[in-house]
Amino acid sequence: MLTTRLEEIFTQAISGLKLDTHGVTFDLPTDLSHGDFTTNIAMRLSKNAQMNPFDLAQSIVKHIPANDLIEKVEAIKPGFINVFVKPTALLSSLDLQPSTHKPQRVCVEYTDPNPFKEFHIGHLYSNAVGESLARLQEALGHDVYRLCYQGDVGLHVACSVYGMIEGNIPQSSFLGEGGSADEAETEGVTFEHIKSLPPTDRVKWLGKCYAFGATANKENPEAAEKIKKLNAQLFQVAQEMWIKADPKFKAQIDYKQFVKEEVYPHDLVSEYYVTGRQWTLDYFDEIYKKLGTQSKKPDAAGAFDHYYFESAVAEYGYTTVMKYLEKGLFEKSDGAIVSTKDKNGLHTRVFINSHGLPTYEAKELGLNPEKYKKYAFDKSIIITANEINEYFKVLLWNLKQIDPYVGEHTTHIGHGVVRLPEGKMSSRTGKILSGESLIDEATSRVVEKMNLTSSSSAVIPDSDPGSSAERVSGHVQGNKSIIAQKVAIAAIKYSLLKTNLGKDVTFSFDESLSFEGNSGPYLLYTIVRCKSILGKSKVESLKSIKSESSQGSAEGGDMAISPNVTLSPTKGPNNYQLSTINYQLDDLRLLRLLARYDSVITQAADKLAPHTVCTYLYTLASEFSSYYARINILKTEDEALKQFRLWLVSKIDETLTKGVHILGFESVEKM
RNA sequence: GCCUCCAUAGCUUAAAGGAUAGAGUACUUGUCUUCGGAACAAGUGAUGGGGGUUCGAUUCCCUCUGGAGGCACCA
Repeated sequence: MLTTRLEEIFTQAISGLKLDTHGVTFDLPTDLSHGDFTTNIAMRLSKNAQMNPFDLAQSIVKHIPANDLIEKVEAIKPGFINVFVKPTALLSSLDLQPSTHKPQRVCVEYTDPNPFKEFHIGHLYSNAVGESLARLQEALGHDVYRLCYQGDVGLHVACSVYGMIEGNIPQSSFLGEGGSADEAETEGVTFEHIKSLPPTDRVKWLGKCYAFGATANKENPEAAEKIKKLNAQLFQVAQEMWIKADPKFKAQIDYKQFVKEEVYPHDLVSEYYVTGRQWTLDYFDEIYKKLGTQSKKPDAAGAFDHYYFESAVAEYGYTTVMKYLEKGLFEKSDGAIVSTKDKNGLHTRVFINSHGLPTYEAKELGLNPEKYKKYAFDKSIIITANEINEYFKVLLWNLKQIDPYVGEHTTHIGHGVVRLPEGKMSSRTGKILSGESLIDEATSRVVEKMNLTSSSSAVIPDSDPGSSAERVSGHVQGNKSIIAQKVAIAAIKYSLLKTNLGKDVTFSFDESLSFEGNSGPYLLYTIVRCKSILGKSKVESLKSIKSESSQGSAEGGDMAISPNVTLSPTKGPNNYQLSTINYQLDDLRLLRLLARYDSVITQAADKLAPHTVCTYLYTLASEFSSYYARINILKTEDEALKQFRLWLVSKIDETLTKGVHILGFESVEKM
């Protein structure tokens, strides 16, 4: 990478001045007139060197050894050193791999929707963030495992199952006006009837059941008592489910002891639980497909490499807490087992509740060592909403005591909470926006937009008039909706990813589904435009265009950069050398921006900041659009320059496509 | 009451302690519409108040104001 080599050169210069060479770093100036790279090292060293920063910067510049990388170095006002890289070096760097890292095993846990509840935009956010972080790690060459952790036991599930049994939910309340108006209008519907409904509707019904149960739990003490008992029963039911599914599963806890009374018949509870659980899991899979969540591993369990369930990891967490209770890490308090007070000012948290059941905290203590057992990770990243940041501090503190390696190598990232303009979402009150309805709404808006523009342009190829027209247009219609969905996903994901993580997001359709300016569709549009230009220029010969030096380095392992970089050195009649091409500042500007890709990706991955990728891609697309408006590429008269420009277009296309993939969505050919 | 996070243009936001605080949107005005207008160009407009550290502060510290979240048996 360019920065690595620059660091070597500067380290040499600074050690020539007998100064500390630590911490020589380069930034990418926003303004290209400040160079390709800039460093503030002179200002940082000026105090120790007892020199004024500007003088020091000048001395460093004088001591820079001869090299074939740098075109120009400037010491500027307060003490910046700006580096302009030779165009030939920029060109060569485009073909280098971004990774200088040792490959690591990285676990990324994200999305984490709870069975029995709807998949809302908060989950969508977590999914977008997690997927892009996973792909960033993959871009660096790491071995990434996508994990999903789902709460299939606990009070929220008890509320849902209670609602399934007692709710008597009328069909109209969860299908709305769209539902078929049959006899089951106000009566409530039977479980058998629900089974016959499409998956989406079943999940809507489950959502209502949860709301019913949660309300009862809060407002009706009698119901709350029942739900509590049902909860204990459900732990037992879930355990039986695991034993049945996996003969090797070893039960750690005897849940029967907690079941004081079976409020509902065991078989009934079991059927409702197992069926409802599977419904939501199937439903989530459909959404992952739309979102493009997909593991790279051939032996993945599904969209994710592995799905962890609370009902399973609870067992390990429970035994861990019991073990460390004896060692004094936890203490008993009011019948519950808690993390001891006043540890580094952390909150007291309950790990085993007073009924003897493990809470989320204990389950998490089981989960993380399990991840390590399976994946032996170098790094484990967990993505959740930031409302549980405090809780994670307590959890990670305790995890470090119990399993120092796992604790130290686990990072929690809290992203912002997604709010609706009316306030916080709540699945209890039904005031939520489901991920699926958002995708559908976005898709229909894209279709609307496509219909507006397609009349005047060549978006949809003209179909042959005649008898087959209807069938052809039906086919186009099908294509169109696939494209529309891709564009919609791009709009949604980009709007969620383009800002810093951690801030709350107030969700507004109009702003998040914008197709103009700094948006996902703008990037896709730019890619489409590139492809269109390339398509018109007979791109075949371009594919072989490469710089001579990168070929040389691939074959000979020699990193030296030839001053005479050749474009398209071997094939075809086009044999151009960069040094002989009469390129202009506009062209060079694009080349310089393209050369930043590797630095941007590396930084984004290191800082776990996908939004920096958005910023870069938008700048690149925007610069290209501006260039496009100024220069007619295909009408370039100088043939060599024209080929160079087409090569630039293909690189823009390639870079944007790679970048968009890292953000978690796909480019399209036409839109 | 205690703890954590946040405050930048009308709105949404960017900026490892660095250069003239960078964008999008909205508004005003243009370009052009025969390489795809989901475009391009120009203009208006911002660091909540007060202290401090520093050669230099949107960034770090203190304080005030305003907002969000958390403070044990939900996650």
